[in-house]
Amino acid sequence: MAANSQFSIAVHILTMLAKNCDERVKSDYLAKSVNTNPVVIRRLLCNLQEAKLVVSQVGASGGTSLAKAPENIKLSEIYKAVSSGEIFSLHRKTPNQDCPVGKNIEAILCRLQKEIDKTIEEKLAEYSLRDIIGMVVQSKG
Amino acid sequence: MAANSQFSIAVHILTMLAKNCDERVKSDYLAKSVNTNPVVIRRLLCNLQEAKLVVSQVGASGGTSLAKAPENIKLSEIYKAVSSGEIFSLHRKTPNQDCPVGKNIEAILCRLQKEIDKTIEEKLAEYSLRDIIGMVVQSKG
DNA sequence: TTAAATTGTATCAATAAATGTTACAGAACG
DNA sequence: CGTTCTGTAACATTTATTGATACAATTTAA
Repeated sequence: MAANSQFSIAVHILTMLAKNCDERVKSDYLAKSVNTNPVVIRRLLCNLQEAKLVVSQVGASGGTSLAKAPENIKLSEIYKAVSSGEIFSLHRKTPNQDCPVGKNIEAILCRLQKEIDKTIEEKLAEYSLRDIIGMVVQSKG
Repeated sequence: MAANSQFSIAVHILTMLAKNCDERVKSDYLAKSVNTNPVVIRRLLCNLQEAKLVVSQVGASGGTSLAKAPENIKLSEIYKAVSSGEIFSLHRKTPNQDCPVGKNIEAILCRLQKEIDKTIEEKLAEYSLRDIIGMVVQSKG
């Protein structure tokens, strides 16, 4: 497949919104910064809306803004909003159930995967959107 | 794309080898347990050989065995052997460099990605192949 | 010394997931 | 009431992984 860049794009556009906290930002504008199609942005914004990270308004002069202050949006929330929790995939085809390893390995890997996912979330909870804004600004100077 | 299951398959076949420490195991046999094509297994074994986790021998009565005792193979080594270090993908197309966020976000995400990757490796270093064998055996009983 | 068995590897087809594109209904603003 | 947006459906495109076939090179063993 084409590689999944939803987390990257989500952080990107949420940072844009965070820098424009007082206005509604349009998907066209975000798409130009990300360098992609507006529909791709709108699709992602729908996910982020479900996760209650943004609020969109339809109609003329509509657009999207953050649902919370940047310091209250942790990267872990963004991660949870857009990721499937599959750091690695399990077997594509069910392994041989007549083999002791084949029979049990999937459940073991599944548990391991959840542990890893939790570890990632904990790591990402260390950063907020505010921190990202700080990094963007610092790089500029 | 089809989802990447190399880590899962690698853990699977290394566990098989670990349970058969004293013999050379053939790719055909491993493929039957994993339920895939032997070439897929051989490709993966080549990676694991480069990482010095297994040793293969060509020719009649050839096959593959572990290069180290199961307790000395950490899951983090397996992960490093087969993964690209890309937990999430960066932007597919370069973002707009005239936008402050677009200009800086890639570097920020890249650093973040490396941090996460390190976190995953630390987590996976907590388990060895011996631990996995233990889990397989326990599930059986 | 030859036949059989196996890995290593190249090549290409098949699969599948994500992204990109077009189109348009529906809502809100002015 | 026309214009501007979002939401979403439908489908094409892209691209990484997996699967399959083929065969050279190597090793064993009869």
